Amino acid sequence: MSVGIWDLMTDSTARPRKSDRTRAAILAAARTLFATNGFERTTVREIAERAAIDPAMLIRYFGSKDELFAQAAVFDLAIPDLGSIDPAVIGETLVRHFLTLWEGENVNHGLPVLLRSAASNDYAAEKLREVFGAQVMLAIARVGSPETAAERAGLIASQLLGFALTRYILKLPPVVAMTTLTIVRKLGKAIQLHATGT
Amino acid sequence: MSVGIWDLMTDSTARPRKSDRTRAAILAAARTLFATNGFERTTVREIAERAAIDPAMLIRYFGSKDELFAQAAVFDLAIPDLGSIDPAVIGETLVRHFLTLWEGENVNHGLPVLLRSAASNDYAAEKLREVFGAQVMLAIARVGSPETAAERAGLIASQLLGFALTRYILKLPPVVAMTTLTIVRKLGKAIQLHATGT
DNA sequence: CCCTCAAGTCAACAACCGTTGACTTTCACG
DNA sequence: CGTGAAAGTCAACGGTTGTTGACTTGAGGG
Repeated sequence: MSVGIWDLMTDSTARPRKSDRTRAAILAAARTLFATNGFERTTVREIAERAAIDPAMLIRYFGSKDELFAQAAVFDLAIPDLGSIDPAVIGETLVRHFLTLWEGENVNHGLPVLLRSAASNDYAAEKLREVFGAQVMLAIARVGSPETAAERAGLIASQLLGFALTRYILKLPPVVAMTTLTIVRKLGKAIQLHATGT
Repeated sequence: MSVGIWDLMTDSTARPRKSDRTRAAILAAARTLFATNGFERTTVREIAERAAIDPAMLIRYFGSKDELFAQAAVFDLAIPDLGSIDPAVIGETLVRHFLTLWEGENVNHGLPVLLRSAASNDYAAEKLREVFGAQVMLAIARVGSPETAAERAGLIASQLLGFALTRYILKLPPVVAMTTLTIVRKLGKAIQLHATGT
């Protein structure tokens, strides 16, 4: 694969290449399909068809299916600073934040992509481990005893990911039917319990 | 596919066919691999090799990979009757029960098989929906208000499956490190919260 | 003993996978 | 205009998948 002059200019002063639109289309198609069907069931040809390009272009732009997945799965949890809010509303705050992540206008978020494939794709599982191990851990370490932070972060992750699993992937009817208000209240209470410990 | 005379005799009076051992070996190998790698990443040839038989035999015995998966994924949650125990220990009772399901001597349980593939396999997802919709729902309906039973069952499922996801599939370090005693206490409290509602 | 049917073996099929290399088109710039 | 690089097209590759059909082996009952 040859490297052109424009490939080296990634700063904002670079002229927007025409291929950027194609690249973005591929990424959007990949995110949607990966999040819907998972890594193994999604084929390169399927992504290419949805992006209205040739499968060969996809490889040229991203090198391989694995690298495309890696780029489609990058995201930021952007957890709010739990140290600067009322400790009594930590649970509800976290739940509200994750709800906007899953149901906000940015549908093609990397989190659904990762969760859908994490059960059968080692890279996705490790990436999820990184994200939650680092970000949730750090956020939760700012409240309560530091030596129980890891355990509390783990419990919170289990509840948050379990809710996402049952609502967005398994689609358990009673979980799907829950309103935002109910979720914030009920789930918030459980998260609060895990966050404050004992 | 021809159906022999012995295929029609499934009652206990039937003479044990010699093929039963082969059939059991295939099922055991399939359960292990399906639970480890999921449906899509597990190949028929891989299962056959582990069971020390020919791939063609696997098809002859089970018809297809899908039917084999269906038979490898059957199981019973066997949830204890929550109506006949102290309502204050419902959470810990449920957690203890599920822990033995996941970590008991019966490693090749159908539940791990289903959970591993549920994110990318429609059949597995629907089966999990059936099991939890029916069994957890029924068990939880015996305590508290019947009209909130569905929602409470959904919340409990989200926490239990989320814990299984983070401990056995994602292997989040702090969740993996938790001792049985800790799990029963911390997770039990959360389940108890979901079960009793308010 | 021999005959029959189940049990097991082997090679191959057709379809699909990710990926590659050679080719053509497009287009900005001297 | 023409020239060179980027963008896009096309056909095919080697490998793997689930599945099939024809064949051989083995054992039990008449």
